[in-house]
Amino acid sequence: MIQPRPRTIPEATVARLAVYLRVLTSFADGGRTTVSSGELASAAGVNPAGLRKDLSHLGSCGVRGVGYEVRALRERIARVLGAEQSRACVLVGIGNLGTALADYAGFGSRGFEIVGLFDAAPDRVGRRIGGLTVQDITDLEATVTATQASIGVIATPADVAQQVCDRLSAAGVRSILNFAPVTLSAPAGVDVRQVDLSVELQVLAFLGQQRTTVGEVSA
Amino acid sequence: MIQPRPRTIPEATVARLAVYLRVLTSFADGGRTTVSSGELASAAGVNPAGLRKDLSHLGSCGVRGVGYEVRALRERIARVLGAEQSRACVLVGIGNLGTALADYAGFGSRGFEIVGLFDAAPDRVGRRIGGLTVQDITDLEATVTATQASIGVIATPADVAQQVCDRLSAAGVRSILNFAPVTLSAPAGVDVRQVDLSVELQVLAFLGQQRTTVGEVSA
DNA sequence: GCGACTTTGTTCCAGCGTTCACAAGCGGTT
DNA sequence: AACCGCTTGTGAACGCTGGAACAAAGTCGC
Repeated sequence: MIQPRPRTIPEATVARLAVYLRVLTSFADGGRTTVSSGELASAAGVNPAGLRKDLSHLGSCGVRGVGYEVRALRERIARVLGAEQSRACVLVGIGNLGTALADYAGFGSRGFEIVGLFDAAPDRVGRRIGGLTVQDITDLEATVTATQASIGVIATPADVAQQVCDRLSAAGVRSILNFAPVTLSAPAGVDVRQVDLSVELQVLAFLGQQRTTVGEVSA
Repeated sequence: MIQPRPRTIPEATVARLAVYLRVLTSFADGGRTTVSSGELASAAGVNPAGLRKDLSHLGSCGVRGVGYEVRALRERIARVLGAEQSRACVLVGIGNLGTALADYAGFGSRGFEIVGLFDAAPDRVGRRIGGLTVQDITDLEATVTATQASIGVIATPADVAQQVCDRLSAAGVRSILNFAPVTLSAPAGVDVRQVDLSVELQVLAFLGQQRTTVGEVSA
């Protein structure tokens, strides 16, 4: 078996590819048929040379002197990212954040299908959100098994996130996206990705503060 | 004027410092008084040597042979990150995500005070969330000016995010955290930080897919 | 009081990511 | 058909980040 798309793609590149995919979709909707690396880089907020290097990881796709064909490039990125095949996701914790995620239309168009919503609070169970009914957390394992869900999203309070992580891992989920402000530990073979809103805000504030301080010193 | 904490702290270190701050607070609440770099690193999910290097950026604070004093270290990190002084933030777009952010208790304890909630939908204006009343978006500039808000958070739909970004920038906001799935352009002097939920999910899915594929090839 | 152990702080090194700069290639034009 | 301008793709240098090993320093035990 040959391996036409070999080696590994750097993680930083993967993150940018997802951004390019979004921008390309927007260009396609706008009727554009071709786009140059400079335009695309500008729209994505990155360096043109870096963008070309990112795209080089998935083989030559552009035409010299012209640029990239919008639809073809979009499809190729989607294929590499695996966005063409649907992935089953379960979402645990249907508070405000969980509801926002469940309602987020961007998932479906990118190959993610939410197949289960779970919460422990009785008054949330039974609610319908985005076409799905919130189930009790006790049904978690059964649904994961039945749907072969490979991705779990945790949007619970911090104090139960580890417990949910353990149950998802045991049920066969291989990838977990965690929004709770705790560092999770998962068994080997399970990827955990952390998104901490207050960390983002603190980094932003620090950069602003640093800029201000430097400005004062130099003034 | 001397500058006892000179140079610059790498951005990656700043992000981890925010995590350490959270872990230290949790340790302090648990009654711990001292902690070693190994324990702290384990709780934060990082390498012990890296943690020590991070902490070295803010000057010696530990005691050799013993470890770090929890409360003192927490305060020092908080001071470096600027979490001791309160920062005024405005939040635009009070949908599910915006509501989640407004309700998020973690902000207040980290030095962020939300001073304004804004939305364009009439049925959302007037609602009370987390002690604040949602205002009409037309009041944005007046509130930013009156409160000297330096941070803006955008949780609006994608199609109005750039417009909100422009208004925030013009009103004097220096740092913007954007949750809308678009790449914003802001004038020089304004920092924009992007958090894209679907990008995170796509990176996670790709890593899982790559792992699976590699496993199949090697099998 | 002294030695040994523990833990920090620092230095070195390797790998990765990013940027710049240039050769290669394609389309349009004459 | 040949030339020219434009854009891609790639090679190399630079800076940064992450990890490991080592020296300094402080505490505990005797």
